[in-house]
Amino acid sequence: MNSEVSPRILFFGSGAFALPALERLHEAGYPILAVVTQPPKPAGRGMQVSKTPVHTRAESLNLPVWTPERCRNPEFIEQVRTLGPDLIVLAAYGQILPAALLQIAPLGNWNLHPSLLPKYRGAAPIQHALLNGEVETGVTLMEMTPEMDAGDIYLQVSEPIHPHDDAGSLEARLATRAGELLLEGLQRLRTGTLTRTPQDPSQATYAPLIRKEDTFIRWAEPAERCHNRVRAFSPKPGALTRWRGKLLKLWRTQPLPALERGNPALHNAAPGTLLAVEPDALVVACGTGALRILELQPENRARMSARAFINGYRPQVGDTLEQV
RNA sequence: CGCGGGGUGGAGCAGUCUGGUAGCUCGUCGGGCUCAUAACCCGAAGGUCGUGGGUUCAAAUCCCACCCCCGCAA
Repeated sequence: MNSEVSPRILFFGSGAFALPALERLHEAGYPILAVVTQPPKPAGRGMQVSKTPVHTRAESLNLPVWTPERCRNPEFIEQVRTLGPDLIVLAAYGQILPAALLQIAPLGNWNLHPSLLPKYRGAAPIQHALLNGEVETGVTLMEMTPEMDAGDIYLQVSEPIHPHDDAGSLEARLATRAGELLLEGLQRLRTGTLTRTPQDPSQATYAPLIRKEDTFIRWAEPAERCHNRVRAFSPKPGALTRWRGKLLKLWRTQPLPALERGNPALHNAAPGTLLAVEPDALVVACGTGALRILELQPENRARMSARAFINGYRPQVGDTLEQV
């Protein structure tokens, strides 16, 4: 079997976004020499050591798993060189591959990136696309270069962002698309119909790592923006606000375009003011419009419906939600 | 041994500090009111107060152990 026909692949991935790509590769019978993923680290409550989603899946597929602390470690690079893969495929790995690694595989170094490059280069493209209220995003198959997400594009597929989407639902669809795109790329490689197009650097935008403060709801912003912040950070890590001194995570909301409340005294309420307590929702004033909260989570508590929160915590109209 | 919060009828919570008949909002069931209702009124059912042990005349409440859940932080 010629390596041009069925390239021997070294797969890099850590997050859930990479799972369909790995699975499709495996199903299609491409030889996966090894799976490189972030090492298990003490994490979470009690500092339990936990493996990445890719790590766990790779083991269940009986694939060799490598977990270098740093992929730019010379010993690791030598290990890859000895392995001699034809092609490197990477998705949501979590480390930048150094130039020395990118010189090993003769067929190239592919990256699956969840955006329509050159837009949203960087670590958190899905979150930033949602935060900005985009109605469309996509997945790009591209060649890696030492510069982050700047290499030539092989294939690209767009995916609509629905009004009810959050980061979880959108990532799931994009991950599926990524798996399909990877197989198409490999198919084109085999048939010699894979072409590459340089990115237009002037069109590049960036989606940097999410900082803690990015998750703080700013009530003075328009309702749409507040809503986008909630869905960008759902199902993790959650958009934060504060109520009666305690942190509150908002999980599911709806933007209301205009203040259409029954209580005239509250028409000019300051942003963050609780305008109404409905049977199944809380309505909070934003800079413009209002936000209906449908699902939330008090500090130290499990997430719950607004109805359960209202019954147990007894929020009152006129209460204020403050910025963290 | 990372820090912290919590487990109370079906749901969400109060009560625990200062032991002494188990409470709130909602849901469920029955009845009433109404043209009607997810609204309103009346009534009812439903709880080993996470598990085990200890202290006490008496433990949801104090002490010890264990199980489970959650938040922060990584």
